[in-house]
Formats: sequence, structure tokens, C-alpha cells
Amino acid sequence: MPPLRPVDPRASFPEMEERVLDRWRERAVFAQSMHRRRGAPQWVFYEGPPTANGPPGSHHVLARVFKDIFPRYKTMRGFYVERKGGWDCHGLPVELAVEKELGMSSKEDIERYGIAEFNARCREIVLSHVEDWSRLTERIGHWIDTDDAYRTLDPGYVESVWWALQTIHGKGLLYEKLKVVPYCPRCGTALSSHELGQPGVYRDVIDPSVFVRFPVLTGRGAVQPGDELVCWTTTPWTLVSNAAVAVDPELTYVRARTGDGPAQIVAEPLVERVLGEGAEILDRFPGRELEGVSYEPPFPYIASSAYGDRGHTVLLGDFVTAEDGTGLVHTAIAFGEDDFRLGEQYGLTVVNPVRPDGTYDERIGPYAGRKVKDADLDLVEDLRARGKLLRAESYEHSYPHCWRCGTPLLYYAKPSWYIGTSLIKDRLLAANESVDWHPEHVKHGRFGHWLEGNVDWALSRERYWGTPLPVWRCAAGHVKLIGSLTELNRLAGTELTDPHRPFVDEAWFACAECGEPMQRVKEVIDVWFDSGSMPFAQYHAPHEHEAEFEARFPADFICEALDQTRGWFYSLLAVSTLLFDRSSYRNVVCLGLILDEQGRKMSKSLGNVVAPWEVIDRYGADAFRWYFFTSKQPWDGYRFSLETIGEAVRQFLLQLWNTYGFYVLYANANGITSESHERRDPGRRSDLDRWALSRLQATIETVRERMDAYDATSAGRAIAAFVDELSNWYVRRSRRRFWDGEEAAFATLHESLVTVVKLLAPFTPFLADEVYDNLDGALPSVHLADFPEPAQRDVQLEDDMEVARQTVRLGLAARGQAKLKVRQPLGATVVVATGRERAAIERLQQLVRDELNVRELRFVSEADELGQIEIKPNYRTLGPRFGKQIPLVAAAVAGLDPAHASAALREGRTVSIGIGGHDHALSGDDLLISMKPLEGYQVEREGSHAVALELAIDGDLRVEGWAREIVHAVQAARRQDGLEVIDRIALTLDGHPSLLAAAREHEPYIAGETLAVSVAYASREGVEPINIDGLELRVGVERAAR
RNA sequence: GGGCGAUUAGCUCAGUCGGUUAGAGCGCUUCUCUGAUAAGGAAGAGGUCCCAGGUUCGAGUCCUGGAUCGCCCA
Repeated sequence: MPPLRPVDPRASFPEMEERVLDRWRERAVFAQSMHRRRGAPQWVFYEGPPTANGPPGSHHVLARVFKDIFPRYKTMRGFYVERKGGWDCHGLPVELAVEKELGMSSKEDIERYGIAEFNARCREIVLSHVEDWSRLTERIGHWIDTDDAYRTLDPGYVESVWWALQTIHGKGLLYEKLKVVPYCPRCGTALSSHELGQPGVYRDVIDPSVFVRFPVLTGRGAVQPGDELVCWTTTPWTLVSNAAVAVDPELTYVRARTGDGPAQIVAEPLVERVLGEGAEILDRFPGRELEGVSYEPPFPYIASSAYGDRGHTVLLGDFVTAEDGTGLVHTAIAFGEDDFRLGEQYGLTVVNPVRPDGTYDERIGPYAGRKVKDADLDLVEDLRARGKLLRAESYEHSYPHCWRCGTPLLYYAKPSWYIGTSLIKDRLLAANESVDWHPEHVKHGRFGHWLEGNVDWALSRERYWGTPLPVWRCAAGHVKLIGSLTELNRLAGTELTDPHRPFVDEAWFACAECGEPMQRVKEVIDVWFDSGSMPFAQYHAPHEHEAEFEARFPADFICEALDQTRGWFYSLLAVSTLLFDRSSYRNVVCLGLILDEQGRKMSKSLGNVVAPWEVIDRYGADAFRWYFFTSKQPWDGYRFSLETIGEAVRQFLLQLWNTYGFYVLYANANGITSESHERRDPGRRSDLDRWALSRLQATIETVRERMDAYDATSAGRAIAAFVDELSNWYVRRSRRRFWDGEEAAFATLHESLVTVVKLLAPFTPFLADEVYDNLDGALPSVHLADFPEPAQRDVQLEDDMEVARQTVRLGLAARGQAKLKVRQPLGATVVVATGRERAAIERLQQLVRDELNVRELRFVSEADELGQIEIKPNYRTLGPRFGKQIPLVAAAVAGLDPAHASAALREGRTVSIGIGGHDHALSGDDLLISMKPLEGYQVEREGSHAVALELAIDGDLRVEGWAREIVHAVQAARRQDGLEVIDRIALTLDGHPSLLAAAREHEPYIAGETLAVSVAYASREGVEPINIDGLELRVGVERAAR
């Protein structure tokens, strides 16, 4: 068995990781990890497809490492976890990039250029950054199969989506309808509600706020012809198509006059705000009395009759409020959802004088051809010139913009295709009940509320690069849904292999009902429907591989950023509920935003973006991963900078690395190999060994339990806590045993390290594999190992050790207070402890003595020797028992004689107190004993436990202290001379006779500690002396033959 | 305007079922240990647990209202 690879304590993690990557490639570790689990129970992961038309950022690293850790964990737990990648290929972002590249600004440009050519370019550019993505994905250790990734543009994928729509249509849930939709005039298409949910859609903008006078033509009740209705709007461009005015039937309105102008109608609560102070109220009446009043519209371009009988009259609406405006709402039925509903209710005809490109059509006279938003100010001036304007102000509010091109959206009535998701709202809610959300509050909070308010899914987009809506229609309006290319080719007699536009648009066939030609409608579909269809479409199901789909539906686990609540989380749930009446996922982990150190969003304009490669090149992928997993719960978001990653490295990765390096150094020095451990004798393990292994078992339990609950944060922190105990207690207290080559110690540390790296493998796959490969190597990689199973713990020993460590803490604190360095031995430490605590410290007293450097440990159970006892009530037990009488109990306890009471409790008796004329017995659980230190001792205490140091130092102790100082000086000299830790030396000492005498007295000790094969007392003139207690010592160290 | 979340030391974060004197790491000061360590240990400085009410014997924790920040929606 060859010696272990030496470990460089200053190794570069990035370089180490590159070597591990090479090894993975060489040994095909990812493929093997899958292969070994073939046939095992499946654990299903779905990849939410990213769009690879830009380089990946740090937030993508976050998503990818969380998508990696749980599949790795489940694989090690024995599951078969297929990791099929995926790419989102269609959609407006891609089209926009191409438009930009080709210098286009409208749909006409695209059609002039040619849809075939345009789409061909989209196809090329959509995966333009797939190389960047793959490189980063591999480098951060995200194991996902990008070779077999699904792509939403593949004909098979599209066919599956067609099948889904055909099925949904078969259930009567697909329909076309005129509705007011948020519409981007630049992109020429409507946006779905979840597109409105994209970040950056709502922005604060300043719009005109105008109060317009509508002269009454036909009065009613108190309202006279010549009076004016005062209406308010922030979209002056819609005034040209004013169709009606809406009022609240229940609200009180007034007819009021200021100065000698005409009487004006406004809602009563708004009189002052609209008309100013001093308006004279002439009449007062409920809104319903205004119904039927007719008025002169603000612009003459569209005649009242065009809207029908109720055109340009007052109507009653349930959406009118008196919160702002005037209480009279200008209604343009083509440009507002409320307006549109009102129009439907009163049977108004929709008149839409705005063209799809956002310009007025020829009906709007002088404004024809102008972009509507740009006409706002001119329209206001027009009103002013004609005396129709009461007041114009500006108004700041948040307004939606196109999520890709930033154009302000118009609310605009147009025909669109919808899926009737609101009809299955109850089923969506039921499906959500079956999902475990992390964090939990999303389920009934953000996501649940979103489902409660479900509206029909606006599915169609009048664009080019997308899954074509598979709807064919004849002149008579008969509709046929196509579910596959085969079906289409059979009907149309074509041989299409690409389902995209424009080719698919040319396929036509005769209507089965009327024989007329059926043509495809022009729309493509919302890309979110594509990604929501991935559970089956990634396998081309149900057209083929249906078994694969069924075996991998639903997913056990998905993970995306929180902004996918209304994106992929919704589209997945909606599609699977529509088709299969169940959720397509069981567990979701949501991820938060990545902010900079100051808590600001990372953005190019602020220059605070941390690029993934910066982190990887400096600290490595494991550091990046470890930070994301353990710094906080992922959904809370991150305050992120290079420095915080550096801290993660120092805090954890280096600590583990050094512990590992320590093992290798001394294992090699002592000829210990992995095989040595196979014949180890567990019976010879010390308490410390068994403690470390018991803590290891506890860690395994915690890690498994937390990982099963999708809580990588707590699991990772548990590993870190164990590594800290291992390094700072186990190794620290066991060093001599490693120097001496004691096999039980090597076996223990070996088992601990190998097990830790198995626990760690899903977290920091590179470091874990590097350590595993060197220390164990039974398998080609740690990632092929089974996850550790917890074994029996020794809880008693763990508790005892905790008490011993507490004693050490107190003792060191006492030394610190007394300003006595640890190298100076002391005669005795007096420990106050009783019962279990005393037994624990006695059991582990060797450890305590060594760590505190005292010769003797004495116990007293009476704290009086060291300090005064105090007794306090234990509220946790007494509170529930006494309730409101607690203050009386506290007073009674304060009145007890502490020494007497503590003696009684120690003997297992109870203490009696009288409350309200009754005696109550208090047991040891009900009272907490602590101590106040006495003068004259250096006492540190914590609860019922105290440690006192005997400060007297006699000659013997002094000399031993000097001997230890000499050892320290020799070690420093060794290090300064660059000796290896296992080099033997010839030692020469020179200096003050007292020190030399001390050295002679303790020569075997000094020689043993410093690996000196000889000790000479001779002149070392010329060597810089060192000072021990004011005495000089000169140390000479020479390497000796071994 | 509504929904969800957050607010604890200079910074990053823990804080269990409501229970005694609210913790850790980083940074700072002083000391210390070192035969792996860029590490470790001890002490010090550093807190209005966002604010105000309420429930309770007892509130960082539960309730109500408010403030600020973030996200999502309108």
C-alpha cells in the first residue's frame, strides 16, 4: 500500500478542483453514479429550463447548486435520479435579441425580412450561450445531463405541447374571446398575467392627470342640460374613444357651482379636492339618479350611435370609488377591463380606433397615425383650447411595462385564446395541497393567494418564434385542434418535419363539417405553457416513451427562484392539473434574490455584480456552494460579496483541510495505510475516540433528517459543527497519540474524516472527493458511495464530555483572570461538582488535567469551600405549577437557607415552602443551585458548576514550568530552522544555571517532546538568547540522523 | 391600495414549546496556545431584540396596531 499523497496546507482549492474534475471525466463518475443505481427506486427531479441566450450569473449558480445537492444526496441514499437537462428556446426574449441584431423595430420589419429567415436566426441564437452554461455547470459540480437535454423547440417537444392543447380543447377549456389585455404595441402582442409578474414590469411613472368637463345634453332629476359632469383620467389618449361615464349607484353626488360658471357634478367626498373650497352645493343625490344622463363627448371623432343606444350616457358601475378622481369615471370600453365589462353589461359596441402598432387609425382625424401615448399632451391642450379642461396635473403611479422591451403597455381589447383555468380553480387549490413548499408560507401565502385569484390563462401571442397554436379554422368558424405532425400531414397531405412558422401556416385541409378549407390561426403560444408541459414533453409523451413519463411523474423535487411563483411553479401546476388533475411536483425549494453587501439588487448599472468566475477562480466552486448552502436559508436571499465567500473558506474548508493534512502527515510518518484500519481493534479505543465516533453518529442522524426535509442549511451547519469538534477537541487532545503512532487514534480520525466527506459529498463534491480518494479510494469516487447510516451513540459519553469541556473552559478562564499561562503547571484544581457532573469529570479527568496543566484534580461537593451557594427557582417547572403565585414562590425560595436546602436536595430529599397556607414540596428539578465566588480563590463558575485554581507555585512546579518553556523555545527554534515535524535533532542548551538545572532534571521529557536524540549543555555564544522568567537561554538545534 | 416575508452586537447570522443573566462567527483591543492550522483558547469593548399597546406569574418568542426594508400584485 503506497503512502498517502502529501497534503499541502496552502493548497489552491481552485487547482485541486480542476484535478478532481479531470478525475471525474477520466473515471466517468457521473455516468457511473447513475449506472450503479439503475433499477433502484426512482427519485424524480425536473429541471426548470433556463434560456441560454445570455451568460449565466451568480443567481444561476445559486439555482444550479441547489438543483444539484438533493439529487446527489438521494443518489447516495440509494435512489435512481435521472437528471435530464432542459432549455427554454422559444419566446419574445429571443425574438427581441434577433430584432436588435438585425436592426428591426416592428412586426412589419420581421415580415418583410421573412418569417422563415427570422425564425432560423432565432433558432441559431437561442442556444448561443449554451457553451458558457455548460462550462460553468460542469465547473461548479452541477451534475446534469446536458447531452440529453430537452429543448422546447424540438419537433417532438412541440408535438407533445400540441397534444396537451388538443386534450385541453377536448375538455372544452380552450376558447377565443375578445378581452381587454395588457398589450405591448411595440411587440404587437398581448402579455399574460404571469408575464406581468416579471421583475421590472411595474415602474413608477408620471402621467398626466386631467379633470375634464363633459357638458350635459339631456338632464335627469336635478341635473340640467348645460351642467357639467367632471370626469378624471390619467390616460388622456383614451378620451377620443370615450363611450360612457360610470358612477357608483350608492355614492352621494352633488351638483355644485363655483363662481358664475355652470353647475358641476362630482362625488360629494371629493368636492373640495376637485372644485376647491367655497363651491356652493346646489343639490345632493345618489349616483343612481344620474343613470341615463347624456352628455357631449370630449372629442367628436366617434359618434354616440357607434356605441349603441347607451353611448355617451351615464351608466352605473360597481368599480367606481371616491378615493381619487371625481367619482365619475370616464369609460373607454376598448381600453380598460372594468370599462369593457361595463360595456358588455350595457350592450355597448366595442369601437377600437387604435391600430395594433399603437397608433390611432383614420377615424381620429388629425391624430391619425400618431402613437397614442405620445398624443397625451396635445390632446390635453386641445381640450384646454376648447374650454373642456377643468384642470391638468401630473400623477405619479406605478404602471406596467413590457418585461422585455420596456414599452409602456396599453390595456387593449383584442381577441385572444384562453385556457379556462378559473373553471378548475378548486382543482388547482387541491393540487397545491399535495405540495410541500420550502419555505412553508409560500403554499398558502403567496402561491395559494395567487391561485385563489386565478383568472383564465391568456395563451396566445401574435408572434413568430414559438410553439404554433395548433388551431385550424374554416370560414364558418369550425375549429379543429391538431395533436401531432403526423395528424397534420395526414390531413393536409404535407410532409412537414418542422412544426414552426411559417411552414405550418401553409398546411390546410378541408373542414370535416362544411368542407371549406381550414387554415391555422396566426398565433403562437405563451412560452410558459411550453415549460409547464415539460413533464411529458421532455419525453415526447404520449407520442412515444409514455412509460418513461409515467415512471417519472410527478417530480419529487423542483427548485427555482421565488419569482417563479407565477411563472414555472404556476405553469407546471396548471398544465398538470388541466391534463391529469394533480400536481406535477411534490416538493419545492424556493430561492431568494442575490443582493450585494449593502442589500441592493445586483445590477450592471450599479456595477456591483459579482461574476461567478471571479468567485470560482479565487476561492473555488466548493466555497461558492458551501456559502450558498450554509450561510442562511436560501429563500431569505443573500447579501453577497467576495469577502463573505472568503470567510466561508477560512471558517470551514480550511479547517477540514488542515485536519485532513494532519492525518496524512502523521499517517505517512508512522506508516499507517488504509489497510491498517481493517485490522484495527476497536476495544482499544479511548474515551476520546469513542466520543468522536459518537458525535459522528449524531451528526449523521442530523444530516439525514435535515436533508430529508430539504434543509441543506441546517444539515451543512451540523457537519461544520462536527468538523470543529473534531479539529479543536479531538485532534487537539489526541496529538500525542498520533505522534506515537497509536493505531486506535488513526483509525478513529480516519473513520471520522472518511464519513464526514461522505456526508459532505453533496455539498462540496470536490473537496469531499479529494479527501476520499486519498484516504479511502475503495470506490473510484466518494460520489459512488452510499450515504452513511447512523450507528449506536454513547449519549452518556457525549454528555460527560460536554461537562469536561465546560470544566476546561472554566479553568482556562480562571487562568486568564489570574494571568497564569497554561505552560506553568499548577498543583491542583478544585472542581465543584456533584452527582452526574462529578462522575463525568472524574471519568475524563486525564483530559481535564492535561488541558489545564494541573497535577491534581480535587472535588468538593460543598460549594461553601469556594463560594456561597445561591438557590433560584426554576421557572420552567414551577411556572406551570404555580401560575400567578410565582412571585410568592420566588419570595419563599429567596427565604430558604441555601446551604441547608442544597444539602437536602443533594441527599434526594425535597424542600418545603409555604404558599397561601399550604406546604409545597420542591424537588431538585424545581430549584437551580449556583454559586457566588469567595474572595481568595480564582473561581470561575457557570450554573451549579465551578472551578478554582490553586495559585501557589512551589519550586517543583516552577522548575517543571521552566522545562516546558524550554520545550517551547526548542520547538520555535526547530520551526525557525525549517525542520520537518518528524526530524530528529541534536540539542544544545546554554544559559542561566537555574534553567539548565531545570533542563537536566527534566531531560527525558524535553528530549521526548523535541525529538532530541542528544542533549548537550555547552556554550552557544552568538545565538540570540531568549528570555524565560527574566532568565536567559540559548538554544542550538541541529538535524540528527534518524 | 392589497398580499407575503424580514427587522436581534459595527457586519453576517442563530435563538427550540413563552422560562433564570439573549448567543455565535467576522472585525477591534489585550493575553494565550501551537509537534497540522490562514486555525484554536481566555478576557474586554460592543444590544432600546424596529416602535407602541395587549395577553401572561413571566414576551426576542404569542396577539393587535404602526414604522422601515424587500419581494409579489393592483
